Amino acid sequence: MRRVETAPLKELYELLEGAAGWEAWWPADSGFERAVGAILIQRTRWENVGRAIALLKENCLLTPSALASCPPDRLESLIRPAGFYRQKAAYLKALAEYFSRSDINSIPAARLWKELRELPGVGEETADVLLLYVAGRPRFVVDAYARRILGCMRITANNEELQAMAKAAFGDDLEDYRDCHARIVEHGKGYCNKKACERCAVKKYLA
DNA sequence: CTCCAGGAGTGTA
DNA sequence: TACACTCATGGA
Repeated sequence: MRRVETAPLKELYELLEGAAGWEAWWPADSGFERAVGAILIQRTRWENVGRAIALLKENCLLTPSALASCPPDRLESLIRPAGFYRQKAAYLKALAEYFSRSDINSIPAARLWKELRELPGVGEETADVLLLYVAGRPRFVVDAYARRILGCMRITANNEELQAMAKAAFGDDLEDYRDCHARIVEHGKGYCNKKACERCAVKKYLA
């Protein structure tokens, strides 16, 4: 018989026992580099994203202004190893322009999320990631892994409700939010992939 | 050879 | 709301 939970996300977070911590999980030299990574990582392995980012870095393009003024075809060739290079190049241009004209640190979280969502290539998950890892706002990242593991926990909640649950679990502790997402992703890759769910950490939660 | 990775956008029923 | 399809590279 399991006890009544006031903060199930907190319990999940602790069940997932963090390995390295979010900074090792997502190394970067700057916030904008993370923003670029958030776009490039879509449907792509991190190893391939790393090459693209290294090329951008070698060409001094990891600033909003530099990237915004980079010729599209040149940008496409540089990020090619990350796949989907045509659309991602367009996404990065839009992202760079937005970062050039906006001070993301002075925009309220709700409005910032909305503005990011209006950018091409920024869906709900990427908007969550940008808020949490680039703008430094408390935000629970709702990705496919999170949906799956929450489903295993019998938690059905929309994005907005999950934000409230995360607030109850983590308060305003950025590190916890960031680590939590990192843990969910790593756990999802290792155990919650299609047929290996017998080893899922959620079994402990349900027990 | 096949499969798919730290998605998003569009179109269809 | 629920899928199907496309975008594209690279590693297992």
